[in-house]
Amino acid sequence: MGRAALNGFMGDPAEAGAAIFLGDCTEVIARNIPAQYVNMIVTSPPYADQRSGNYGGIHPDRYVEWFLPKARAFKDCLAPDGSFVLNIKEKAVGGEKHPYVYDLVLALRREQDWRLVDEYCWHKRNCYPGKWPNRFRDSWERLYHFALSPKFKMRQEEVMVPMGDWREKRLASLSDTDMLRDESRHGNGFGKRVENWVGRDMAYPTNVLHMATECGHKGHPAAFPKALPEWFIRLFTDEGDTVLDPFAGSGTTLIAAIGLGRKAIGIDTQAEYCEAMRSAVRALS
Amino acid sequence: MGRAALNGFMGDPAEAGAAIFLGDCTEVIARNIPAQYVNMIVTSPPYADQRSGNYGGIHPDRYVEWFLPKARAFKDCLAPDGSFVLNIKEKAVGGEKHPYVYDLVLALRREQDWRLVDEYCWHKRNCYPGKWPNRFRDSWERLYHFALSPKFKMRQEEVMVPMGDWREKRLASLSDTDMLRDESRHGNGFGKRVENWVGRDMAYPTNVLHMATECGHKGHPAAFPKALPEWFIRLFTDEGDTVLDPFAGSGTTLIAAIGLGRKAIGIDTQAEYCEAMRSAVRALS
DNA sequence: CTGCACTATGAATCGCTAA
DNA sequence: GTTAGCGATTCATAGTGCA
Repeated sequence: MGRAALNGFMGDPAEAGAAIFLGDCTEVIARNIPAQYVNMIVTSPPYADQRSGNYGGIHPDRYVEWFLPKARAFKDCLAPDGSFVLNIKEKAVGGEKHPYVYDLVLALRREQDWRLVDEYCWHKRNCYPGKWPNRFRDSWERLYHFALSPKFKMRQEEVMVPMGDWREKRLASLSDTDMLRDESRHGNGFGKRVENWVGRDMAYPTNVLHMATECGHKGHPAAFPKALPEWFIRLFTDEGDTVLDPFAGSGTTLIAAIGLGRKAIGIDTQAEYCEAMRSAVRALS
Repeated sequence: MGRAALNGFMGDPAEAGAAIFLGDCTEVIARNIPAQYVNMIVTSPPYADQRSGNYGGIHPDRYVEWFLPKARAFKDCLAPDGSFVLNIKEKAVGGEKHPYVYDLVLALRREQDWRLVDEYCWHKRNCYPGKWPNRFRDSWERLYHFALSPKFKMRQEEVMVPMGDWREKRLASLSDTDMLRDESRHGNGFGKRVENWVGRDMAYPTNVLHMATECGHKGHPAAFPKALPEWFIRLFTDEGDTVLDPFAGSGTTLIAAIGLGRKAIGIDTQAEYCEAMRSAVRALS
């Protein structure tokens, strides 16, 4: 392979390009994953004080100190042009949104030099029902895109979306002015040039993602929908690259990665989840 | 009135319940607005380093120190059960999203005891075009809801929306332009007035708002769509209450407030904008 | 008053070049 | 070195005018 091998990778051929480790991700990464081995990290860590039945729950006030050593390990095993996508959302405590997510992001920037490239908004079309006197249902989550350098791998063409219907009417009959670059009232060089869009039916997406949550999950309590890691994996990796989910849970990220022809590494502290992941991955082949 | 009067309020009867002040909001509030006089503050301040042609531009690194004294004044003039809605979004600097918004929110919490109740997501359906190697178009902005106490005024029924499938069916039978005209006549895409939908199934909204920015703005560089302040004014005030916009700009908030039977106070540092607001408010009566 | 065509523009960002 | 200016790139919507 010409580079350091992953300890224990491909231990089970039936696992079709997936390695699954039981344990705390900080230690597993230190022991088993060579430096700069991973092309991308996508994960949805346990949120503060949530899922206490499964993970014991991290108190919001301690979340940052709990997370930082793990992020340090992520940095060690991530390739220089790799990306780290973090799905997280704060919860309400005492009628307020707790600021631990903000504290975490600022700490990652200032203490570990992660570059905060963008904050994607995942709009959950079918969010959890409920009613409270002081707030509405929380219908969106954050997906932070961190990188280690200004130039990271990004394949924008892989996630293009159909253009709006406006173009059909508009481009069917191009007016004279549409054929010219319109520089009017923009000193900044921006001018519409509708002509550019002839023959084009796809547009680049925005940083707002509309996806429904998957209901009826058995086993793991709070997985994101498979389409979510899929989208970022296509955007930030090539085929054959390696994707890591250090809080793999039910294994959604691994399934998505393998389905897209990437290699996958999953880590979880719970033996049941590791077992479930193994079964799910095996079922793919 | 049984409470302190606003200095200079109603100076011009033609202004129909609106007071417009020229100056820095910190000073205007101290001089002209009694303590706890205002029921709600909705505003979209100049973003860091933007609009240098109009407002001089505040450097991102200095934004927090620029904003905090103003927020202190807001606190002084806001009623104990009032709300403060802040529309803001960070910008990209050197390939990263600058963290000044996070710094500001944390400072408001920790230095001034503002309660961060929720962060609404405004999804801008028609965001600015553009293509860059490292990011997609930014299609959402933040709307922070701050309060001074756990029990604030909130009228959730006023912003209920018709439930999905019925609304789509009805609008599908109208032509596209019909629908557009219908929506714009009623001012927003949310709900129009609840009375119009009696007998229909209504649902509470979520904290994600889908609204297009208004095109064809002249004069002021960055007004949010009128439907945005309208929505929050209906949610957090009653008729006859007083709404303050300390960075009033083109006066969108005032127009929205007056149209909903609220009193309005606008402050801006630019004489032109104050004049434009006066004209716009006069045109309402 | 409706339907259709056409126009204008909105809180943008990166990278290069010149000073 | 550092900064300021300008070109290039890009969609979706509201508004206006006209038949």
